[in-house]
Amino acid sequence: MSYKYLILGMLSENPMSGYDIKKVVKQALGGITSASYGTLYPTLHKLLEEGCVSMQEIPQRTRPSKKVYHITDRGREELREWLKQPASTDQVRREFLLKLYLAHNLEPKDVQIMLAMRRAETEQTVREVLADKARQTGEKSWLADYTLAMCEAELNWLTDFESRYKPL
Amino acid sequence: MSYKYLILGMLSENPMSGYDIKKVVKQALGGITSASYGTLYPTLHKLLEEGCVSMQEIPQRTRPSKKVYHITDRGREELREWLKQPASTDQVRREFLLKLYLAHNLEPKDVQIMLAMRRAETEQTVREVLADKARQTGEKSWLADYTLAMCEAELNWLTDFESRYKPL
DNA sequence: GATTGCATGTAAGGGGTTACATGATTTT
DNA sequence: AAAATCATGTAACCCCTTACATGCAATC
Repeated sequence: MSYKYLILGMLSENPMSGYDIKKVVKQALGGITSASYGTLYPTLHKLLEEGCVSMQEIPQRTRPSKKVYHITDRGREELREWLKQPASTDQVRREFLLKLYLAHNLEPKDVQIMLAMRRAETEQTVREVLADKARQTGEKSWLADYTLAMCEAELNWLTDFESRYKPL
Repeated sequence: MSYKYLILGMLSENPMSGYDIKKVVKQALGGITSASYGTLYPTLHKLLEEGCVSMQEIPQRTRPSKKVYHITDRGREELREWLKQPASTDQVRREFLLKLYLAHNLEPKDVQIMLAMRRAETEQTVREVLADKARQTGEKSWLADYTLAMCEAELNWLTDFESRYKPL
């Protein structure tokens, strides 16, 4: 995904510390990506060297200094260039589908369990996303809508699959 | 994804060489996973050590010996145990969604291009999957159906998104 | 004559996570 | 009294891809 641009993207909205970036990413983009400190901090250091961000250290009595990063003109330019490039193809790993593909090694009972669990998980996701959406009151719900569309499509597919599988 | 089980899974259907596994995976599971030689061969060696597979070397005049791997009882047992465990959560990275989220850094024109490209790619996928499905004459089309369901859901979502975006 | 297919493998590197280290403050 | 929040960072590791090395045969 190139975390470089994820970080620049976050900083294009607001100056933030590494700690902040993680929170914001989780809250706003939790469904599509994540950012761990092990990647975040080293990448910020690299961006500083490259001149894509500037840093302002704010001392605090009780805690480590807060380092607030600002995107620079250079960083904005690089971000824009990247955004214009065609997006790389989706990388999707659904272990569930692999297991279903190999289901002939299991007893029918276990396959039923697998399908039921998948359904329950997907329904759970729908509930969570709906709750999130309600909390955000309107604006920028398109990401939530995307997830919901995928979940609904999968639930329909599951129904279809089950009706074909049961008779076997 | 743990390639160990992908390989065991493939061998649970037929004895195969590493070379064969790659082909079969690409053909049957191309949409959900892949297997590169750099992972395949070392993993096969490890599985052999662990006693999960056995190997039969078949000399050939013109080429390197073909090494045909068979799954053992031990391997079958481990595969079954793994299959019974709950599938790990989907890992999905859609760079497209991240770029769309950061689209406020682009001119509207470039956003339109992004959306149009995504639509074209998704439609292309639909065409390819339909062609594949036609070739396979019936059986085991559920995986293709899954992909198609996701693509259709996305195309609908795209239409929705575009109609909301255009007025802005 | 160049590309594709068959068939094995290794080495280097990329990209990331997890767990750890530190430590006060606020909430439960 | 325990856990979560704030806040930085490093080190070890995992998993995987890419590119390379080898080399003949068949196809275009």
